[in-house]
Formats: sequence, C-alpha cells, structure tokens
Amino acid sequence: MTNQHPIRVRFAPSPTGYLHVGGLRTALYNFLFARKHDGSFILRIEDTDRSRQVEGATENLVATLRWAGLDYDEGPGKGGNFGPYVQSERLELYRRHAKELVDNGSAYLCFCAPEELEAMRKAQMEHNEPVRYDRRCRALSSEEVNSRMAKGAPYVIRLKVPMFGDIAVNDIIRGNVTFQFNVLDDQVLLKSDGFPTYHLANVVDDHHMQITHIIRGEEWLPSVPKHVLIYQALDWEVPQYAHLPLLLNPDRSKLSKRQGDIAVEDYRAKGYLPEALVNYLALLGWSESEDREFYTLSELVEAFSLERVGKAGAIFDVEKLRWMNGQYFRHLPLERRMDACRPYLEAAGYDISDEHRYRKIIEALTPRIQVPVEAPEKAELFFSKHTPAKDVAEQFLYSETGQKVLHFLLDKLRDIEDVTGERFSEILGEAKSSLGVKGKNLFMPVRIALTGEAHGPELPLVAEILGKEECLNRLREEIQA
RNA sequence: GGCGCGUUCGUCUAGCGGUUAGGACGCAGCCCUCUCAAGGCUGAAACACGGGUUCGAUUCCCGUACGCGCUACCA
Repeated sequence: MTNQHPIRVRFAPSPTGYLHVGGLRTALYNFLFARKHDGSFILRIEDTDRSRQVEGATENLVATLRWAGLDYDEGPGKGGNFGPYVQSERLELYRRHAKELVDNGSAYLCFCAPEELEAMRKAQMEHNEPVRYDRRCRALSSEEVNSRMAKGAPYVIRLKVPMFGDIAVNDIIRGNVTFQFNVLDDQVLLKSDGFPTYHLANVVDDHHMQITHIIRGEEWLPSVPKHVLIYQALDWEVPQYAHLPLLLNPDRSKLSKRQGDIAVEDYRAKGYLPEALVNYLALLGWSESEDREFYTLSELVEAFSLERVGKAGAIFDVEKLRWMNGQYFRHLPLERRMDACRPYLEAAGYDISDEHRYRKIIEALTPRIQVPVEAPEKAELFFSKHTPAKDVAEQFLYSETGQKVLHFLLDKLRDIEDVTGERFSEILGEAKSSLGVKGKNLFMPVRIALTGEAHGPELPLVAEILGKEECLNRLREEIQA
C-alpha cells in the first residue's frame, strides 16, 4: 500500500533559537525511519514567521543535530536536489501555488482586517458559537475582488473548505481518523505580507521535496484535513502520516519551558552524553517487545519501527535520564570521562593541570558522577577541606581513640617517601594492630580529618590523590595540642 | 464551548482472550563496605469506571469520567 518511491522523510523545525527535546525526538524517529529503510532524511527550516526570526538559530539547530549524531542527507549547509531547504527562500513557489488554488476555485482572497477578525471571534465566544472565520469574503464577486485589489487593499488567501462531507486519514500510529468538514476553518494559506502559513508551505514543500512519510508531533493531527484538502486541490499525492505522542511535563501538559530544561543545548551544556540522551529519547514513546533499554544509534536503526510507537504522551523524566547518563558515563574510557568533566572543573577554578593526578581523581569519582556538571561538587574534597560538622567531629575526631589514630598516622606518614594507596592501606593495617582500633573508629577519624566529610570515595585513593604534604597538613589541623 | 487524540505500578513501558500482569527509573530493605556512591539481591507499587461480546476479558466493541492537543495572517 505504501508508494513505490524511495522513502524520504524530513524534520522541519522552525528556527526558534534552540532545539526542543521533543524536536530532537521527532528528528530521531525520522532519522531512524529513513536509515532503516535506506531512505533520505531531510532537514528543512520553516521560517515563515517573520516576527519570530532568531539570529543564528539555524546554525545552532544544525550544530545540535550534529552533536546528537543525526546526520541529514539534504538540508541547509548540505545541499541536495530539492533545495533551497529554507522556506523563506522559496516564497515564489508558495505564491505560485496559492494563485493556482485561487484560480482553480479551491481558495479565495480575504480582505478582512485583523481587528475585524478579532471582533468576530469575540462575538462568537460571547454567543458560545464555534470560533472560526465566518467566510464573509468567500462570497465576494470577482468585480468586488478586482476593485479592492486595484485599490491596493491588503488581503490574505484562504482555503475554501467544503461545507459538507468528511475526510478519513489513515495514520500509521493512530489508525483511521475522520474529520467533518463543517467544523473546519477556512485556513489562511498566504499571509498579507506575502509569506505562506505553515499549512501551505508545509504541503508545497513536502510535495516538491517528494516526502513520502510525514512523521511529526501529535499537535499537528488536527490540521491534517486542511493539508489533505490542499494536496487534493493541487492534484498531488498525499503522503503517509505518522503522528507521534507528545512529550509531557511532570504535570502532563505539553513539554514546555518553566518546568525544567527543555532545550537540547541545556543538557549538552551540563555534559549529558548524546548517546544517553538519544537512547533515553528513543524509549519515550517507542519500545521493542523485549525488555531492553540500551541501544546504540545503529542498534536503534535496526530495531526501530513506526508500528511500535505508542499512542499516549510520555512524561520527560529527568531522573531517569540522569540514571541513563550515569550508565553511559561509567562505561566511557577513562580518557573520555576526563575530557567530559574537565570544562566543569576548570570553570569551578580547580587546578587539574597535573594529568596524572587528574586521572586518579576521575577514577575515584566515576561511580559518584551521573552527569559531568556534577563533577566539581564531588571533586571539591581534593582541592579544599570543609570544616568538619560538629557532631561527627566530636564523635570521631576529638575522641580519645580518634586523636590516637591521627597521631599514629601523622608519625607514620612523616616517615614515608610517598603516599600511595597501597602504602596508606598498610599503615591503616598497622594502626589497627598496634592501636587495637578498627572499622568506623579507625576510618572515620582519618576520613574526616582528611576530607572534612563523613562520606566520600575510598580512603586510600583519597590519601594518594591528596599526597603526603596535604595529608600531613590536614591531619595536623585536627590534632589537638 | 467545538473537534481530535489518549488512558497498565508515582514515571517510562511489555502484554496483542486464559499470565503468580513482566522489565526499567524512583522508593524501601538486605548484601558488599570505614562512609557515600557504584554493583548485587529482595520488596512495596498498576490494568480509570460502567455496560456489552465471549466459556473466559488488561486485551475486542460501546458509553462515562479524566487527561492532553488543536481551535492565529505561530509553527
């Protein structure tokens, strides 16, 4: 039933300045579908709203997609046989087809002013009527239209929606969906500034770019009948539709700002790994039948199918993302873990210029880091010491055994060349046998004296990283005269 | 208000007529352990409701409720 043409899908964001995580998921599903079927994945920029231009938005979008590993086959900066891939560079095409629609009786000119429409909507709301254009310009005679145009009156072009009947669309994810024409609005296709609306540009481009499958968010489902009407009016083949379930805030509203980070760039800036974010996003609305949750991008390509995309919206759970990122982080080679954390530690002002020492720090911290941005707080103990909390200090540090342990350690450490983890463990062993102190009573005084904290990485590791002099200094601070 | 879509643990989900309703995050406990993490084990936790269809419904159909989306010269 699918057409014979090669599969071509597109991700068509509007350049808002950042890439929404929901947008990334849409892009990902398009990408996976294209790769799975040896098709083409196209990036198209939908910048037909002149009031919402954002400088550098496209470049940012491209960079973010690249970061996520979603390479597109055609699009801005990449070229292709169906360009340009930026809608503001295709205005002539939309105007031509808008005119064609008017000429063949599928659309008409509307001279209503925005204020007039606003008043109309208000009245409709007050009378509890359906809010939509009352089609007053639909009945204008051609003489009337010509004379208004001659006077230079601004106008828009509206779709002439049939008064009766309905239309059924088969959505790959949702099955058959039917819409009645009589509740549809005469949608504006071409604005008075000569720019197309989403509805026109979208249909025109999808046709000319030979898009076979439209995979996009569910918020577009209600506009499908208008789009189909345009395809039919132009005698074009209607592509396959697949409307993805929405990504939601914790309160189940459509994922938006104000309830946490939604820009992919936010997660990137915190050091989230693209592999983790992509893996997590893939599972929001799609899953294989088996209980599997870790996939590389190519494994996703292999496993993906639109048929297994769910219908219900999915809450974007940052906690689970963090967990998944931690999984990926821990499996990274040490060098890459070091690279991932480096910028955050440098920004925090920590001196990590000693590669050898830095390596050991990251080794020690790895199990404690989910996301690289957390590295500084976890690493703090290696660069400065907190004043121990009163209760633990009194229990372990200023107790008799505590002081005994510290003295013992101080003496032993003074005599050795270098503090290695191994040597440090041996010394603790000696303390245990000669002092008769073990367990908590042995380790806690040392830990607290060395780090100021009751919790932290393995002690021998900490001691080795601090080095002999720093260990000595920190011990002395806690030894009471 | 109208139209559309949706509804399995708190969250992400498996399930496609007969299951002790499975997994993951989170949570709790235990193990490991000086501690916190990480890791391992265990546990609490769900089929929105009402009718049908059927020998039998989480699963199929219809309602209801609830949620969400759309309802712009924004996408």
